[in-house]
Amino acid sequence: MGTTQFAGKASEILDVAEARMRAGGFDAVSFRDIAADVGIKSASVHYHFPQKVDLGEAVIKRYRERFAERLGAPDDPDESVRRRIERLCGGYRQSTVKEGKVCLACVLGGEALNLPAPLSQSVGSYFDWLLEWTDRALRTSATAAPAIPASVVIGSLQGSMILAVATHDPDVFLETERWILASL
Amino acid sequence: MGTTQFAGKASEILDVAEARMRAGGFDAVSFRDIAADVGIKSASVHYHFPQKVDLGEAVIKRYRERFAERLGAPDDPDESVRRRIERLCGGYRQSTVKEGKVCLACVLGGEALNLPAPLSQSVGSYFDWLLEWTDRALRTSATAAPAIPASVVIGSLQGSMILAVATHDPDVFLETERWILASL
DNA sequence: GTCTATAATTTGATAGAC
DNA sequence: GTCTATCAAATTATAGAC
Repeated sequence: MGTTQFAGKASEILDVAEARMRAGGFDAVSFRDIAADVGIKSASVHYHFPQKVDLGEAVIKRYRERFAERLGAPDDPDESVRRRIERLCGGYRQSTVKEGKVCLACVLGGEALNLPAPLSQSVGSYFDWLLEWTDRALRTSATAAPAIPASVVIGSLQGSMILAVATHDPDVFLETERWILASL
Repeated sequence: MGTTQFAGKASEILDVAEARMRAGGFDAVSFRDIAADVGIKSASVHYHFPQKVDLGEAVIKRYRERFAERLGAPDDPDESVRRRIERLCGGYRQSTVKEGKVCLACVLGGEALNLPAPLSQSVGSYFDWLLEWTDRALRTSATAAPAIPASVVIGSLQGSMILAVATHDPDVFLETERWILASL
């Protein structure tokens, strides 16, 4: 099973922190708001995550683990490229269409230059990993070059999420998703 | 010439406000920081832009006007589709490669759900306009369907900017740009 | 237009009781 | 683990002198 590093209240804290971060970025979450959402006091949030950077790192780490679990192996020879990319798109589709929010990496990536150094680095290495996964997922063999570069697949998904959420038009994302799958 | 609504100190204020917003979003700019950059006091910034929302709206409005001026007409029959899209890409390339920052709409779009209502609406209508421009720019005739949807072109450019800045790797953007131009 | 001074609020964070 | 109480700093914003 997935790495369950946090349970109980700590897990609830991460839930509401992630939700607020996805809506407005790192600066948009405050210890008091989180505490109110969870039903405790801000000092109790500090007990679980002493510094705000600790909270941010935990949110990113859990997000990455969950996404990695969802994506699975990028190089199973018994699976089609299409099937892999459908799984990738599915995660973003849920974010955008069902939850009406962009993904975590999207927001944090946009403000990466202004994040505390450890968070900025976590976001960067997450993207490195995601691009690597996608590059492998797009290949039918270890040598064949992908029909579309990984940067275009991930970039268009991320960018379309922003467009869809900001314009309140999920179709902008769905059109991109259809187009990616049709181009494989 | 372009609508020059602000000059002198007001213009300088918009310059530093825009630069800080692009690095960290709307919450990342403070009246004191802006004042320090410009060389005045925070109360003087309030003289030019009474509320922070006023400042935000002015930044977005000027950004949109400048970008519109750069893009020009999307339907000049004497111009090739490629030429138009090269102009579009050029703006983002300068942001990403030369300035090392994502574009303004990119950051504000990501945190749109948490912005003051007028700003959220400005960002949304900017994207509507940009998608419309791109859709027209991609067509050789009024009836012909574009080879790539506008949402994919804008989405992949925006998303690649985030990836490139967050991973400190401009090539991620440049690869997307090359691919877009090759797919026209 | 710019300044000093200051109000009102929010924020991250800590000390110490229970 | 959670609480009360509190602090220091930062933030938006205003009043009024120059």
